[in-house]
Parts: sequence; C-alpha cells; structure tokens
Amino acid sequence: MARAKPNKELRDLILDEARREMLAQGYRSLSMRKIASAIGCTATSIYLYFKDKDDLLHALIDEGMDRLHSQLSTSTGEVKDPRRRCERLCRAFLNFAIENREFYEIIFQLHPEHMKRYPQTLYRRARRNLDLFASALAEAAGRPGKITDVDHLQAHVVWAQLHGAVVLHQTQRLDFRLNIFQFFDGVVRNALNAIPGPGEES
Amino acid sequence: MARAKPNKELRDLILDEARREMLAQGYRSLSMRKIASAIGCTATSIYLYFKDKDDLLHALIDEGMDRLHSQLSTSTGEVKDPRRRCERLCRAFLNFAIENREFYEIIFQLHPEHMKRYPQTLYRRARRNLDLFASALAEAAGRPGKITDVDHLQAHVVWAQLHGAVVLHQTQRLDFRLNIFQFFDGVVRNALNAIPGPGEES
DNA sequence: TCGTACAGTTAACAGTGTAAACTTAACGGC
DNA sequence: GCCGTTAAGTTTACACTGTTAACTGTACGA
Repeated sequence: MARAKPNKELRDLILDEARREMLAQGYRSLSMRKIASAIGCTATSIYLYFKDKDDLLHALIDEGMDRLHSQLSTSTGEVKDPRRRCERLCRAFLNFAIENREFYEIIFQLHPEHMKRYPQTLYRRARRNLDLFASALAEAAGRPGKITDVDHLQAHVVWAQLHGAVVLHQTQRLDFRLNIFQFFDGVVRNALNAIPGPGEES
Repeated sequence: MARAKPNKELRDLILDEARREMLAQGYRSLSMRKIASAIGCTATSIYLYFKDKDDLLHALIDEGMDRLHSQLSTSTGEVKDPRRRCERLCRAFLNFAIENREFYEIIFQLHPEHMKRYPQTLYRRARRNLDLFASALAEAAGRPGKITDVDHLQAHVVWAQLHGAVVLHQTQRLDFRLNIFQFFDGVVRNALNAIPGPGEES
C-alpha cells in the first residue's frame, strides 16, 4: 500500500503538525507516533526527513529563534536613546516569552542532553539575539558599534535577570500572592540598572 | 519467594538509591525498574512506599529544600550589615546551585506537570528560603523584622537574577567565551543593586 | 522489459510508568 | 497445632515511548 506519489510536502506536514501539537499540548507531549497518526503516515516515515526526534526539535528551535530575533530587532523601532532601546529589548524579550511559552521553553530550557547535536551554525544565529542587547549596552556606555567584553558580560547579566523571571513564572515557582506585573516591572528596572551612563533612577 | 521479613528499611533503601542515581546520572535517568533492580526488589514494590514516581521525586525535593535552607541560614553567620548579609545569601545560593546541581534542578526546574500533587505543606517550607532574602532586604530598608510587600517583591527580583544565572549556566546557554566567575560576580552585584539603603556602589 | 532507486510500510526491540491479581510469610486467637 | 487475616512482594500485563531492520510497492531511466 506504499504510494510513491510525489508527497514532497510530507516534511512540512510533519513540521506543521509538530508545531501545532507543541503549541497546543507542550513539547513534552510530542511523540513520533502521535505526529504520524495525525497526518496519516507511520512513525518511521518521519525518520526519512529527520534524523531523530531531537533533529525535529531542532528545526522547531530554529524557527523559534527566528521569531524571537525578528521580534527583538523590530522592538526598538526609531528609539534613539540607548537606555530606552534597552528597555524596549527587555520588554520585547519578556513579551516573547509570555506569548510564545512553548517556543521559549525549547529554545532556552531544553536540557543540554537534547542539545548535544545542535548544529554549530545555529549557535551563531542564537548569539545574534544576545548581541542586540550587547550593542545597546555598548551604545549606552558611549562606545557605539564597539562591543567590548564588558558589554558582553553585562548583556549576559541582563539576560540572566530576564530569563530568571521568565522561568520562575513559567515553572510556577512564584508566590501566588505576587503581583505579576509589578514583578516584571521590577525585573526590567533592575535589569536596566546594569546599564552604566547618566543615572536617571527615580 | 516473597519474604515478609521485617525489611522496614526498604523505603529508605529506595530513597537512598534514588538519591544516589540522581546525583550520579541526573534525575532524568531515574527509573523505577533501575532503582528496584539496584536494591534487589521489583519495580512495583516501590509503589508500596510511594504513590507514584512523582511522590518519590517530591521526597527528594523535600530533602534538597532542607539542604538549601540550612546552607542559606548558616551563610550569614555573625554578619550584621544587611547588605553584606544579602550578599552572603546570594553567594550561598549560587554555591548551593553549583554544588548540588541535581537537587537544584528538581527543586527549581522540574516542570509544573510533576508538581501538580506537590503537598501544600511543602510549599510553605519552600517559602522559608525566600523569606531569608526578604527579611535581609527589609532590614536593609530600615524596617527590621517587618517584611512588606515591597521587600517581598524585591526578594523575588533578586531571586530571579540568581536563578536566571544558574539555569543559563546549567543548561549551557552561556557563551563559551564568557568568564564564568566574572559572570557570577556581575550577577551578584546587580542583584544587590535591588537593595535600597546607603548607596555604596563602587 | 528489466533494474534500480525511492517512499513508505510492517515487525520488532528495548525501554518506560503503573494497575491488578497472585503468593508467601508472620501473627493473633482458639 | 491449626485457621483466618493482614501486610509485603511478586508476577503478569497494558499502553505507551524512540528507533532500527527488513520488506513492499511504485516510478522512472536504460
């Protein structure tokens, strides 16, 4: 009953179904057999287009990374002031995390075990996102276009502050009495504290 | 071949083996069958002492939470200055995370799905740890012993900063060129920025 | 028309958590 | 000493998981 029709789009069908299932039920419930039966093929067919389950996951990560990058890079818009640019980046990052919970999870929380074979080329694309922060920080420090190790370091610190807030929220570790908006506001404020330059804290 | 010898310690044996395996291979490789065969019983026997796998995990989480609490509460020692107390807490938190990687992971990163049945009483014990931060912050703000909502909020912000750094490190998302010691130093410095009071930033 | 390459299938392996039914040992009462 | 009850463990089984190997049928070029 094997039909060798030019079903070239099977790879896309797999990817679409995987994305749909991930967004609907969480990436943890992704299963080769479930994906297969949803699109009407067998589980082993998926292995014709993806090396293994991780490979399929990496394709989704790649897609999520692109979404994040475009969301970050359009967030700053026309804003010139580097501090404000940085704030926009922070807000955009948090918004992405909240609105794309599952994408965020596979991008940033997936256990290293699943990332062992993540292609090196994708790492470079991942770093673009951090560089957006680093260059805003460099600008704020009065050296536009010249990212130093210090900027790089501070970008990581800012990133850690944001990421920590997101994962505490998403893993439901926050005190239920905590006002979540105040919390994220406080997080952004503290992240911006990492920026040198003209102090304008209230 | 069932022996009803007063093997009362089987529960402890299970717990010991689970801890051992978790610390050695990571909690992800915990398996009922593996634990059972390591201590010479069957997988289903474990269900006599633990409701399910999550219940077993929760016992380990509880233990880890205790370790963290004792490590945090002894960290401040005789230090009186609230800012320094807070710094000690931050360092102790980071040290715990690094030295007890797997415990940290099940305490703070385990997916909510596994925490659905986590007993309410344990939540209260979990909050003790955050309160250590909050009370140090309250003291720094000049209201010792009186933790307000603001302190509570700021404690969460500090916690998010620390947690973010830890998980980025543990999930290997940090740029490999980053000096890890400088990074954690920067993180602590920025966390302490959340503290009000007599400004003494360098 | 034959051979080959491709696309997809079936069957199987080695795992996983867990529920139900069964077996054995120990103990109390008569 | 024998009988029931209870608790502790076991065997068996179910429904899953990712993945590999072998097989099947279709399409196409020589």
